[in-house]
Amino acid sequence: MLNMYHPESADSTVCTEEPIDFLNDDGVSEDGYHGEPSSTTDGIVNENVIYLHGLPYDILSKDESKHLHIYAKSEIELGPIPKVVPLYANEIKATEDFQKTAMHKPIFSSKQNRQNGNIRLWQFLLCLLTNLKFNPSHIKWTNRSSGEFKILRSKDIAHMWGEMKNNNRMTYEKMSRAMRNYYKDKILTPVPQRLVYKFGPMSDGW
DNA sequence: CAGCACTTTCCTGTTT
DNA sequence: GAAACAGGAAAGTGCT
Repeated sequence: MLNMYHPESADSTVCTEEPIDFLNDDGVSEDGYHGEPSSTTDGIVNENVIYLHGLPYDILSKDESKHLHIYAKSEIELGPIPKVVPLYANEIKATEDFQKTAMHKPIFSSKQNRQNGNIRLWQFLLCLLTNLKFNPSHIKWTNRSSGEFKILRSKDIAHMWGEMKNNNRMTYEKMSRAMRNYYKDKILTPVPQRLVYKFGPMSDGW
C-alpha cells in the first residue's frame, strides 16, 4: 500500500469546497489499485476511494501529473484521527505504546477515562473505527461528524473484544449490554436503528 | 483488605 | 423464530 498524500496538506481541514491534489510518489498505474489494503497506512483502496486518517474519500479523477482529486463524502469531516493504528486486537494489547501512538491523546486524558490502564470498550470501538482493517468491513461511520457508527459484524467484533479482555465467552449480547451502560453516562447515546450507536458528549477523541 | 470503576453475566420482557 | 434492544441485579476483575 502506498502513502499517497502530502502530510502537510492532509493534516487539517481537507474538504468540502476545493479538490485537493495528492501526489503518488511511486506513480499511478494504469489499472489503478485494487484489493484489500495491506498495511495500517492510509492509501487507495480501489479506483474510487482513498483513505486518509482512516476516513474514506471519493476519488474524482487522476491526471497525467500523478495527482489525485478527491472529495470527502458530504457527512465527513477530517478530525484529529491518528495516522498510526494497530492492526489487530491482540496487537493493540501487545503494543506497549498503544496509548501514545494508536489513540488520539484526549481519549486517555479526560477525567473519566484514567481510572486504570485498561482500554475501555468505547475506546476499543473507536480504535476499530480509525483502522481501515476494520472500517468499513466490520464497523463504519454512518455520520462521521456526529459520531454515529454502525456495527456490521457483531459476532466478530464481540469476539475481538473478548480477545482483548482474555475472555473467550464474550458475545455481542453481553458486549451490547456493556454499551448500553454507557447511555447513563452519555459516553454513548442511543440511536433507534439496529446496531447503530453514537458517541456522546462524555467521550472524545473522535 | 477495602472500596471503586467498569464491566460481565444472567435474566425477563419487548421489538424488529 | 432469530437477532437486537432494554435495564435491573449481582458477581467478577483490576487498580489504588
